[in-house]
Amino acid sequence: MGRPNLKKEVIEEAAIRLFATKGLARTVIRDIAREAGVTEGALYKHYPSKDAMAWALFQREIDRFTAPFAEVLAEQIPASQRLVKAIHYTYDYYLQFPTRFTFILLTQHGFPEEDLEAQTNPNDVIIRFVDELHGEKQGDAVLMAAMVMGAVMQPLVMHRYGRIPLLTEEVIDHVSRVVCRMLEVDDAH
Amino acid sequence: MGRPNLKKEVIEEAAIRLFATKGLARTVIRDIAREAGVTEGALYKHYPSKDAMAWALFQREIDRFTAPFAEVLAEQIPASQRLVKAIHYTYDYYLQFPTRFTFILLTQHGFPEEDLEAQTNPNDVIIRFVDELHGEKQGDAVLMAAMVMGAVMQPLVMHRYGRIPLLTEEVIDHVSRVVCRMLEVDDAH
DNA sequence: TGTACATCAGTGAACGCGCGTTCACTGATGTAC
DNA sequence: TGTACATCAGTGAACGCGCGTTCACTGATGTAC
Repeated sequence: MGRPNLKKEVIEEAAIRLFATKGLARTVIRDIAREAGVTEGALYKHYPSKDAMAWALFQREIDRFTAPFAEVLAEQIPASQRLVKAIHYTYDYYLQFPTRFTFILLTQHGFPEEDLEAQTNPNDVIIRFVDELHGEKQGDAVLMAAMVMGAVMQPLVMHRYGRIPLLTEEVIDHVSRVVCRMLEVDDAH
Repeated sequence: MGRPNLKKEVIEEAAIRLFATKGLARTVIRDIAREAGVTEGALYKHYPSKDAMAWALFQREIDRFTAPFAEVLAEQIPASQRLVKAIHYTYDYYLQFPTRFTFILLTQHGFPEEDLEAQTNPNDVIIRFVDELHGEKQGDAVLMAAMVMGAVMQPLVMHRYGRIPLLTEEVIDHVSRVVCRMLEVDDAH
């Protein structure tokens, strides 16, 4: 083997897959190495430790999701359309990259002390949107943002557990309508 | 020491406190023993393993919360009042037993394979309520229940992270009003 | 009531293995001339 | 272009410690008579 990082991507994908399936704590280096078809030492050519790798991957994956999400919510179209579009984007992302998304969902409470940049934190993106929408005082915007976040994400958690078998277009529209109602926004139908 | 289980409760409280603070995986037996003021062996007089203890405590704590919650949602008063009352009960429970509640919130995704009884699963309780409320077809009830669940719980998660500093009566009323709007129920004001 | 015995919650120390991490090494690729 | 050397991703095996668990024991309490 020479200079090109042939295996880095393979290791990262194996790690994300296992973290999403078994959780961070129950995934061991040996699992990742076996799944990626490398030896355990290979991992340490790219990251100084298991936790550092998990944290780096988490930041990367949450950024990958959040950047386009923030763009949608900043478009020059009516707020109701932005909202519906952002929810569609979220569910489409989940359906297209279920492992990546599940990794984010499962890992988000795994780093007790660390903190994300405000730009890449979907919470803050939603807070800014709600704030612009209602011009409410800060406390209420944070509260509403949390409620919207929960209402949009919880169905995906339930889908992971098999409680919601299908995520059809109809389901996504239903979620969009309910969220519009929460925020007292005329939905775009 | 003789027959009475002098330390069992102390151990359980220490375990819940640590699980709620550091999470299940990052809490080790030695921590629990030190916090409870016993030796490590003492734990195994009451539970066969760490995981068995965590699972038993989780079941007990979720049942303690859910039993009264289910009762409120089954009272012989209008649905809107039941809903508002259940949300108040939830937030009051969190404020009164923050450690127990946080333990439930943090631990709920820690048992990948195991499953709760339907009676003690707050999800199912809410599904039944939504079903009675709208008489919707099953799929929609599960979806709406998930959204309500998320909308109610996420603010508590954000409170834990310090994003929502205060949970005043005003905040709880706000949450109640938004949830009533989600479910298209006239709120009781 | 007092005595002898059984019980068992909790002790204290050890065990062993699963885990994250380390390290001397290899050999394919990139670079200088 | 060919040759000599440097680089460094990946190997393979070992290490050591942190962890969950075990176990012979102690001694306070409960029970039988």
